[in-house]
Amino acid sequence: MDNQMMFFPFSSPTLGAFPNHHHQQQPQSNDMFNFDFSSVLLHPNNNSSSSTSTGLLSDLSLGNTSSYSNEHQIVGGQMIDSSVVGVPIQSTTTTSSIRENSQANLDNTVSNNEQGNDQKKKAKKHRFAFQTRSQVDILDDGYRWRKYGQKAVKNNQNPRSYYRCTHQGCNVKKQVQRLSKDQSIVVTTYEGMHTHQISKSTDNFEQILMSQMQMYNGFN
DNA sequence: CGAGTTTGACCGGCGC
DNA sequence: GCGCCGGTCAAACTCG
Repeated sequence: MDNQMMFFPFSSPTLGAFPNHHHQQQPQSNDMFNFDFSSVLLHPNNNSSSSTSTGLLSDLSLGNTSSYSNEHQIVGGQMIDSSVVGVPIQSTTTTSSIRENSQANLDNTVSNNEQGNDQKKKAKKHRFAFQTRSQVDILDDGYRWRKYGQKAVKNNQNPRSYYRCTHQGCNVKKQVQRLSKDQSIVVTTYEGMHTHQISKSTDNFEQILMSQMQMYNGFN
């Protein structure tokens, strides 16, 4: 069966839909897996206005999905790696779209046998996907990326863009694509782990997501 | 001039 | 084997 799809264990996987919490409960900092990403709402890099967005959970206007004019909203995240244990997120339409894409091209690894072979050593890499509501495709996560490709993918009129981290020796990649169903949602998929610090300071949540993922995988 | 983007070509995996 | 598809390469191009 599809063994490859694991999910990042967000506590409240509200893909596509937002919780209507009137109470923004601060998550316990010690329990990163109870971190409620769906409640994160940060500004893009042009915000400046206030330095609030450095905070994980800046208590901005939550629950109003229609007014995301100039903001990013994280609407879901998944770990795409069979080596990672997680809890499956109840599927929604947006979730399945990620699943399909990931199945198509992520799980080219060996199906069941532990890749003892060196012939097809397609190293299993950490992959992590999340969705954001945003008007801009490229999010400022503090890393420097160089675009190396763009492809039209099936069943989606929006092209998929391929980026590589420009830091020497770091081969982290990411893919960015908008959902065909909901043009306002951007799906960002990371592959690999950064081997360096961020290149510049940023307020953006992508950095937060990455650090969460790194902690989850025991990276520092 | 260097760094990043664009874009068609190329490649490998997969299903038929 | 062939065609489709996703991912990558690399030359040409753009931009600061």
